[in-house]
Amino acid sequence: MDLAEQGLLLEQQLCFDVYAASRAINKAYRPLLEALSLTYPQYLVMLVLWEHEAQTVKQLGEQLQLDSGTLSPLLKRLESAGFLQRQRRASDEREVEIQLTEAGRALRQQASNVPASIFQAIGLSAAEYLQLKHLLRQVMTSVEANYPD
Amino acid sequence: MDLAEQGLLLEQQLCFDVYAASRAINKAYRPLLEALSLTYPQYLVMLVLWEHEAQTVKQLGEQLQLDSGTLSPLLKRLESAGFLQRQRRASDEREVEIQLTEAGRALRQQASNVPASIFQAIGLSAAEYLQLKHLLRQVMTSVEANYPD
DNA sequence: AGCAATTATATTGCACGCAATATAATTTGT
DNA sequence: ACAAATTATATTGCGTGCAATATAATTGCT
Repeated sequence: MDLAEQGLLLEQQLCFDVYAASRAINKAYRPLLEALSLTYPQYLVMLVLWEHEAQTVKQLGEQLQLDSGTLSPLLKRLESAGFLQRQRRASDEREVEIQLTEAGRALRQQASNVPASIFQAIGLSAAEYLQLKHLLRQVMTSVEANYPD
Repeated sequence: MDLAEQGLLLEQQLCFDVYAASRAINKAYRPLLEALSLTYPQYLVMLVLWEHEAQTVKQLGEQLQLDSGTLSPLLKRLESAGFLQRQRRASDEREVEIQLTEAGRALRQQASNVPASIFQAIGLSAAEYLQLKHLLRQVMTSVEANYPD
């Protein structure tokens, strides 16, 4: 087996591990979030909104690295679930401002135990947790430099 | 802000980073794999098949952690692209054996430069690469222990 | 042998992701 | 002021992922 062929084995490892870990984590969130009637991407949107209530679609997209093709239908689902409202901004009719409803705000309390459950399931020490986070950020920075948006 | 609320900020970090890194890596693969007419999950299937030609759907699913709901349509697409063939096994008609075609085998040469390109884009040293891989495997092991299939 | 589990795959339905396109509002350049 | 470029969002189309269900083949039990 030559070097190129080895690469076709070796490389499967890191990229596949990131891909598989992402799906494994999603699987851990699923039963916890099901109780809140949220999917994981919906939960991420709620996290951002709990932190800072009024956001445009664009601002949400920048923080989550998602475009309107993903966010528009997702936000419509959260709206019809009663967790938020969408309205065009008077100052700039192109922008859509997302506002939490009372039900959306109330959900935050029900979600308060989720982070600890997940941290426990992930089973890393605080140091490993930070190290992993740091390495992943390095990967993202580098990949985005090589393949900009 | 109490502890529970802090969790709703802090936790966004690692899980979101895994999620975002997975999508960033996918974005890096996209232009490289487009030249081979493959998506990233399809490329993963081809990697497994290049390594060991004859596999059942179940065996592929075990290695990639994907079920037939994902694999069946994906394999059909790879078949209609001419890269593999699917046939029921005579010895057990429940099983479907996947066989590479000549075109599927030939694709391996065209893919031989992909791993190096991706490794370069990821921009980690060999040591960091292995460390990240190790941490991700720990996460998967732990998550799967807490949320078994 | 015969019937009840079990197993392997396929199908359906739903929610992402994301490229490509469309549309409407605003900004820019002259 | 006004046409061209830019910006923000929405829509369409396609390929995953995955739960739930269906179907057909095999195995196990008695």
